This record gives sequence, structure tokens and C-alpha cells, in this order.
Amino acid sequence: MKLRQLQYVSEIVRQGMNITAAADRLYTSQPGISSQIKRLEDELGFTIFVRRGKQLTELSEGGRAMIASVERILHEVDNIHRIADDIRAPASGNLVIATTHTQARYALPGIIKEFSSRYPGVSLHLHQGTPTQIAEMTATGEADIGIATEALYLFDDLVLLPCYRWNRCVLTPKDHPLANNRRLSLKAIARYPVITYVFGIADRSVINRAFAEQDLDLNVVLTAADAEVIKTYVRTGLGIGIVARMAYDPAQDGDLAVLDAGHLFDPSVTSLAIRHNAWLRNYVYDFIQLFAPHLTRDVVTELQATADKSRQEELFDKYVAHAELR
Amino acid sequence: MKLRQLQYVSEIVRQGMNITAAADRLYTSQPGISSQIKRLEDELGFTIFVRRGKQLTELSEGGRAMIASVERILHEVDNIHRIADDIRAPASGNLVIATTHTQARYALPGIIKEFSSRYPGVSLHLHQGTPTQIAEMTATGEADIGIATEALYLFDDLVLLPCYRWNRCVLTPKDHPLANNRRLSLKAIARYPVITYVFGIADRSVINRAFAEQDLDLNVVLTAADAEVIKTYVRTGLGIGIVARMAYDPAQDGDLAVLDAGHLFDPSVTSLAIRHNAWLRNYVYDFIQLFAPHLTRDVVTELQATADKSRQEELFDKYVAHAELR
DNA sequence: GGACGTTACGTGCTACGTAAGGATC
DNA sequence: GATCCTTACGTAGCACGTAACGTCC
Repeated sequence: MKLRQLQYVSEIVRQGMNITAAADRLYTSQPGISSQIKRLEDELGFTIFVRRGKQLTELSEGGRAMIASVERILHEVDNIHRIADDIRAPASGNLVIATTHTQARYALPGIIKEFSSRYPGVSLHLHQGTPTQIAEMTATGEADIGIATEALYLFDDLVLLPCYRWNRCVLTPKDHPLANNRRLSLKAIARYPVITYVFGIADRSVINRAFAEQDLDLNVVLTAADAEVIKTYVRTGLGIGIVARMAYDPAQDGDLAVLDAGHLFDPSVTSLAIRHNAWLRNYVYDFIQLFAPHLTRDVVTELQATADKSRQEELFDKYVAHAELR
Repeated sequence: MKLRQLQYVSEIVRQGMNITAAADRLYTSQPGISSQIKRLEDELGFTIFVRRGKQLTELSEGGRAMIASVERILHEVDNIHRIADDIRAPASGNLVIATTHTQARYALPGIIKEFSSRYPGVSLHLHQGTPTQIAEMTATGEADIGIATEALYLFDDLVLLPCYRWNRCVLTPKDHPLANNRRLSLKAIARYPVITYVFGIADRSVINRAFAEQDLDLNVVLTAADAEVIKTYVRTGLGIGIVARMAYDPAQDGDLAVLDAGHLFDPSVTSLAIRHNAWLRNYVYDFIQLFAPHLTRDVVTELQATADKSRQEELFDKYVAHAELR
């Protein structure tokens, strides 16, 4: 058994049982892969792929049994390479961050600027997506870290770190009846059409829960995936916006009235996810601490080393208390 | 990077940084390993071992970082080989069971006889040890399964399966004042010197707890690791024995009086441990079900697939209810 | 001097690429 | 006929064994 062979198996599966595509992707020849698979099957004594004629159609029973092990092996090989890179060139490499528009637009710019000046040799890649996509990208190793307020708990092999707590504000046109309201109430909001986030983004359910608890009907006329879009429609007078407080930018949004809503809704927690068993390069620890100062290297290591999920949750709750409120 | 090279690294560490010993153990030449290590270090770009002169003294920082990944890779390679063996020859191979004297002597004989006749091609190996040693042997993969009533929870990557519940009996010489006691009480036991298990074996603490709860003093004159030794001293008249009920064998122990003590002590649960992420051969599932009929393949798979420790405990508790009382 | 690791070197295996052949849709 | 896998074959590289050579306790 060779690591190459396992890599071939993995890539063939990833390419939907297509050896040619796998060969292209791995910059090698198709017959090379073909013969290596055969060799591996001979060595193990069972066929990994089911063939219809010469075409591979699916994994055999044995193939299905072994594929999880294969993936774990390749993941660990990746870890070892990361360790090597880190020792060889601690200040250069890649950092792939999967995150939502909200984080990328409002929470990350300052951090990324600071990080880039500290690590000019590290190229940063921001992958945007829905929280579910973010969780998946992180779980598969496509991204080094994922940042979102939801859905990260969906994958068993992600470790969650609480970064900061945040709450919402209401945005209205300057001439709106609510614009000069001193202390906003849910009841007041309920009188007007509302524009806010779609479900699955930015912990939208917190908003609904608040209104439901007071038996108020929330009249949502439009939902969008990000605050910029929401603000645009608030400007057209379609309704008032409920967005994350950090999405209000005095410099650009001076034409809108902003009303704090921190007393109306439960704060949400934005978390950072890393893959369980992933070895993190030194600069990743630095990035994390820049983003959430209480997440020191020790804290991250502690959480990541905790196999017990319930203990992980305990620690998460403990460190939420240290998370800044924005 | 080659799997061979990783195997070399692992074996060198296991042999206390001795390349020669590793070469002997792996049936290869010492210079071969030496050069492969060098090659790997060149490829990764860092030294894995710290050398004093030519002697390897310890793992370098990078070596320490990578060794966990190396071990995980080798474990998964092992799993793949197991899968292959199972497909190639489903009814032959090895089954290593780490267990205590009590299990090996009283609980397992019937099971093993049945298993052996069902799988004549599988060679069974019983490794005896203390519960802690059993847990360790199972966690390192030295044993396929571990069976004990204690200590198995000590290792994070062991999954526990509840097998059966059991309780204790009191053994006395036939002419002992207690011999004809109809319904035994703790108070009655407390009047006589007692011989029972040492701590760390057979859930001894249950006995102490029962007496402590009634503010009774237990006069333990001798403790031993197994019931055979305890019975021997009971025969000499040194004291009365408290042993697992299953340790009383009417055929051999007819010279002793046996008094049930199930109403005096909490039942204990004997568990079976398997390694998390270990792929189990088919006959292992059969063995487990022979030993504990409620542990069907589905149940075992369910428990093993549960990464969440607290969920694992919930499931454990659920299946304890199905465990036979002996 | 004994234990241990490195260097040097020859050999046989094998991974991989190219080219051609065959199956399947 | 396009797509995809297998077979055939030559080559370059490398793992491994043997033997000889440092080096540290």
C-alpha cells in the first residue's frame, strides 16, 4: 500500500469514479492511475471499485469500508506537510477563510489589514458562502477556518471557538416616524414593515423569537442575505431594517437613522470553526487571536484537544463569557 | 512521503530512538532505515530527530508535532488491512481479548467455546491484566477488545458497550454460623472477618459504599485479585468471602456455603471496550453479540459512530437496561 | 572495544509516461 | 465517433541489502 495509491482512490471517488478526470487533476497519466489501482486491489485482495465492463461505476463493499480510513490518512498527511511548511517558512503560506458576507464586510477588514502587515508572506483567501457551506468547506479542509454565527455545529469534526457577541440595530430613513425614538420597543417596530436577514444567516431566529415571546406579529416585507442590500431597500422607503449593529457605518450610512436594539434581542455569538485533528500553522493561531483576543493559543489548543463534545460545549460556554460584545 | 518511512519513524520512537532495534523488529536493514529517515527529513525540510553526534536522542519539535499524525495514519492503514483480511477470509484471523481473571475464568469460557466452534479458523488470544492495563492494551490496539468492570473510561478513544450486570454472593465454610442464614444482612456480614477483591478490580468500591451507607465497619482481613484465591482462604477459615455470584461453581465449590447478596449491593456493569475509529472484523461483531446478546451489530455500530461523548453515555445508559443480570 | 549510526555502492523492482488497443455510450 | 479504461513497453528513480567506515560511551 502506497500513499500515492490512496490518493488516487480518493481522487477517483471525488471525480465521480472517473480515472481520466482524476489523472488530470493530479497531473499524472491515466494509465498510471489505472495500473496503481489494480496493484492496490491485488495487494489487498479485493476490488475497490465496481466495474461495468471497463467503466468504474461505484465503490465496492470493501471500497466503501476503506474510504473513510483513506480520507483520514490523507488528512493526516496534509497535517504533516503543514507542520513542515510551518517550520521551513513560518511566515509564508496560505490562509483560507470561509465566511459570510457580514463577517467579510464588517468584522474582518481591520483584522485582515493588521494580519497582512504582520505576515506579508501569507496569502489570504476569503471564500464566501452560507453558514452551511462554510461549515462544509471547513470540515472538508477546503478552508482552514470558518467563521459564522450559525450552522457550524452541523459537522461532528468541527471544533467551535466563541469569538464575539453582537446585537442588532434598526435603520430607518431620517424622516421616518421612528427616527427620533429615544428608546425603541418591539411594539413600535411591529407597526412598520421590516427588512432583515433571510433565515440561516446571522441568527435570524433570534429576531422572530423576540417578537413571538411578546405575541407581536413581525411584518417582514423583504429578506436579504446581507446588510448592504437591506440598507439599499431601507433607503427606498420599503421598510425599516434590522441588521447587525456593526453593519452600520457612520461614514457611509449618515443618511440613515440608527436606533440601538440591544435591549430588544438576545445577543448572538459569532464562532470560528476549525477542523478536529487539524494541525494549525503558527500564523493561524495569530489570526484567531487577532480576531478574538481571548482566544489565545492555549485556549485554542485546549478546545481542540478536547475529544469529549459535552466538555467542548462546557469550555465554549466558559469562553463565551470572555467574548467581547460588539 | 512514504508509508514505510512513517512506519520507520514510529518504530524508532517505540524502540526508544534506536534505529538498529527498529530494523530488527521490522526485519530490514539498519542502513535502509537510516537513509529513509534522512530522505524523509530532506523532503519535509526539517529534522525529525535530535542527534547528539550520530546518536538519536529524542524527537525534535517538528517530530513531536508530527508523531500524532503518524500514529493515526498507521492505525488507519491497519484498519484497511483488516478490511482486506475480512473480505479475503472472513472466518480466519486473530482475536485478541484483554480481560481480567474474573471474566476469563467465569464469564468467557462458554462464549469462547461457542465462538471457537463457529470460527475454527480464528485464533483467540486472552491477555490478562488489571483493568487499567486492559484499557491501555485496547487503546493502543494491542488488543481488539477489552472487557472489564472498571477503568475502561480512562482512555478518550475507547468506546464502551455495556455487556451485563452482576452482583455478589457471600461464601462461607459449611459449618460457619452464617451458613444457614436465610436472608443475609450487611450487619451480619460485619460481624465476621471478610476476604474480597482488591481495589481496582471487580468494582470493589460498591462493597465499601454499601457498608459506609449503613455506618457499618467492614473488617477486611485479606484482599486478592481473583475469586479462586479468595475461596482458598475461605476454606482455611480465615474469613468469609464476598465474590461475584458467577464465581461460585456448584460442581467445584460444593464444600462451601453460598448466600446470595444481590439485595445488599448495587449491581455492577461489566463493559466491553473497542477503540474509536477501529474497523472491526465481522467475527468481532459476532463475538460481541455472543457475549452480550443485546449488543447487535447495529447497536455496536451506532455506539462506535457516536463521536459525542455525552451522547455515547446516554446510549450506554440506554443499553444497560437491556443487559442481562447475572 | 562494543554498540550504534553513516557512507558507499550495486541490484532489482516499480512507478510513470507514451503509444496503441478495446469497450461502452 | 467520443469517452474512457486496459495493455504493452521503455526508462529513470529508488528502496534495500552488503560492506566498510566513523563515532560515542
